Amino acid sequence: MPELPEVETIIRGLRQLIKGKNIIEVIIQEEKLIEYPEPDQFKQELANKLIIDITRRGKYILFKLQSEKILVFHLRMTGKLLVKARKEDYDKYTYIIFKLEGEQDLRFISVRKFSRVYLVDQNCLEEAGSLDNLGPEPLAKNFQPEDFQEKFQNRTAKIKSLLLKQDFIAGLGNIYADEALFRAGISPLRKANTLTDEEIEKLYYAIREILCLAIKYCGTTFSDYADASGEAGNFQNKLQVYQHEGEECPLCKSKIVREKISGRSSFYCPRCQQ
DNA sequence: CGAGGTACCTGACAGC
DNA sequence: TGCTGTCAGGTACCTC
Repeated sequence: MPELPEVETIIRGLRQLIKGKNIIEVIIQEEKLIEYPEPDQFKQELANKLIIDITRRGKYILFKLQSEKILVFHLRMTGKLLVKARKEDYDKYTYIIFKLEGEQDLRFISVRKFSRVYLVDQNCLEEAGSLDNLGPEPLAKNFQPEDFQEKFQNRTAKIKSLLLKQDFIAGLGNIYADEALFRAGISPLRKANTLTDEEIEKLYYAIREILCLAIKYCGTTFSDYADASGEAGNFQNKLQVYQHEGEECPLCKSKIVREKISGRSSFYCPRCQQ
């Protein structure tokens, strides 16, 4: 479900709510969500560990602990991390509960059970899915237009498909890839190596702008997404093309088109995006 | 490398 | 009501 702006909103909330707290105990309702290590070891190694800080890399959420280990979450499609009072009832999709010092717990929720959690050594990130294999962080200061331009060499894939590849650029998903391409005026069907340097630079800024704006509005909620306190996002009202099939393009009033590109619904204006 | 398919899961919604 | 099909913010893995 969540892309970079949603994940960023979640970690900001988590930092406010539980940074500096101790994990007392882990209660596992569904072992499937623990990718590494074995559930027993996962539980043992987390008992009595202090949460030093909570950060993000791409769509991964990283808990730095007072130990050599990092607790890593990936929410995939329907995952949530909610901080709730211990006395509040669990919903039926609460699969792992991290009991914290005080009256609150961290709950790992995932309707479709696609979400994953890993407890890995700081120097051994390859145990955490593709975390070790992510492309550049689009909002990083040291990520420059030239770095982006270089990555387009010899890439013949459609630009939309490439933007979704996390080892190409980290953090974009289906919504913000479409919105960034619209802002840049580039068709999602264009082959990457046909973009001019000027177009790539335009796309670079479109990506940074759309992500910053979406973070400012605390992300996009269609149905599931919620931040660490359970609040929905506000960016769904600001989307210009995503989920706007058949509606007027905000720039030229042409009808917005929907088309499958590498298996994902893509929305674009056939007139503004060439 | 790129494209297309399948798989993982569950729920919402449209259409009959 | 209830069945069937399609869709969903993601990613891994497979084959051609």
